[in-house]
Amino acid sequence: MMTGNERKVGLRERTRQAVTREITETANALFIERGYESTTIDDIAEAVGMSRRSVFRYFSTKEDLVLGKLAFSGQEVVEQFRNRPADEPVWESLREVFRLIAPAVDNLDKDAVAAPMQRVIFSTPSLLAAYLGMQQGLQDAIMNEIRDRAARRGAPYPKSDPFPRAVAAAAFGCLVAAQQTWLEDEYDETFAKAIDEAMDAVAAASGRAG
Amino acid sequence: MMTGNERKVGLRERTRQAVTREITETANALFIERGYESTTIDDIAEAVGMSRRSVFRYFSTKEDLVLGKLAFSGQEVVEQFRNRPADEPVWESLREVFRLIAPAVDNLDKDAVAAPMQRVIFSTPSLLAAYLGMQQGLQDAIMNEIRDRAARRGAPYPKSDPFPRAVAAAAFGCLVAAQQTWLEDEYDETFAKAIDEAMDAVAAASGRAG
DNA sequence: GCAACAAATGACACCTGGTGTCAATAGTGT
DNA sequence: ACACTATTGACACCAGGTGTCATTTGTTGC
Repeated sequence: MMTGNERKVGLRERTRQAVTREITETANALFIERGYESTTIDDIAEAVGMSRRSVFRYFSTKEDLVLGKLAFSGQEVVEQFRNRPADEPVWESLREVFRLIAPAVDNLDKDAVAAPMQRVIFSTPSLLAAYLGMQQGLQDAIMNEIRDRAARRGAPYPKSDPFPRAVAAAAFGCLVAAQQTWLEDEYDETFAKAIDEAMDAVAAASGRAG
Repeated sequence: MMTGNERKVGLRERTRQAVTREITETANALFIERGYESTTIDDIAEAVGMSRRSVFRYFSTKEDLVLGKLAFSGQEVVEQFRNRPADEPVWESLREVFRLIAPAVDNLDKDAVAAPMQRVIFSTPSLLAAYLGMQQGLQDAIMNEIRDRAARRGAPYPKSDPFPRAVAAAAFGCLVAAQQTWLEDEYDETFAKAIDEAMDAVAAASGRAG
């Protein structure tokens, strides 16, 4: 309420954010220009005019410089999923959640940084691995949500039922596949469309199975 | 034909293989005992009685000590897939291929090393990430096979069609999910069963979608 | 069996990502 | 203005890898 309170965001925090931004921007520019692996932290530190140690104070790992500021956050996805009606089929819930984050991706194709950075990720094995590792963590969170939701409806999955894990894994597989497709030069639809196509593809392909 | 020819596998190669085995065994024992990250290459080198440099001559990265000798090889999976009839639905082909590699996994639960090593992989973030990265490479190979197969049948996918990638991603997602399920203490079915359950789960979940 | 060649090894120096420590400095609340 | 605390640079250190070189040890032709 107190309007005088807003000035509490002191100089300290503001400079911190400013520096954080400057580092990511400088780093991303270098990554795009010379590649991730051939850009050292020293290069970045020098380019931004600070010590190596200080760069590590803002970003605890080199990967964070890339993966820390992705278009959508994991928390967001989990929360959106939790807000879905409990009686909605899981596959549809996931589709809707992915659709909600899609605009964040679509709105960055004009951005000269984010799309190229995605390319950097997918073309750098160690980064791709780290990215997939993150996804796996998210998947796990979603799996737990799927379990919770079923339990809340009074029909919990047995501990040894692979259903929640498998569905989450397949859906996130679609997400990544859609992302890669969307990045191809030939593809000129929206990211949301790519997700739909990917998830429909899986439905169609697995459909004949009993 | 010439029986005298077999001795061509000289001492050199034999010792090389012997040393390779000894290193992996020693390393894996240490990984299982003290964890992957808290075991250094120096520890391994010392335990096996050689220099750090020489360990790196047998395994170019620490990860290779774990991921180099997985139960099934990528090549194998791709070839098995290629041998499937071209008119078989892709999802079924993948299921069959996975079933073929399943026994290799099932036969190792008696092995005191391989199953614990899988646990090490799934509980060490950096290793899991590397593993997923490998999977992604395999997925890409399979995607190409899917494309080839369709092209051979005279109905190639457009370059921008996410179908092959999405289906491959979902199937491998099931594979990993099955693997994780199979590793749980509560699960006491075969790995093949876990794969079936996972793939059926996805079919069921995505079924309602248009 | 011996000389000539190639592979394997250890020792050493070096690069890169990442962490702990410490003294100096600069922002903050009173 | 003053005590308090966060931020910084400098430095030392660890672990994963790589390049190099001299030495040893299998291999091969004679």
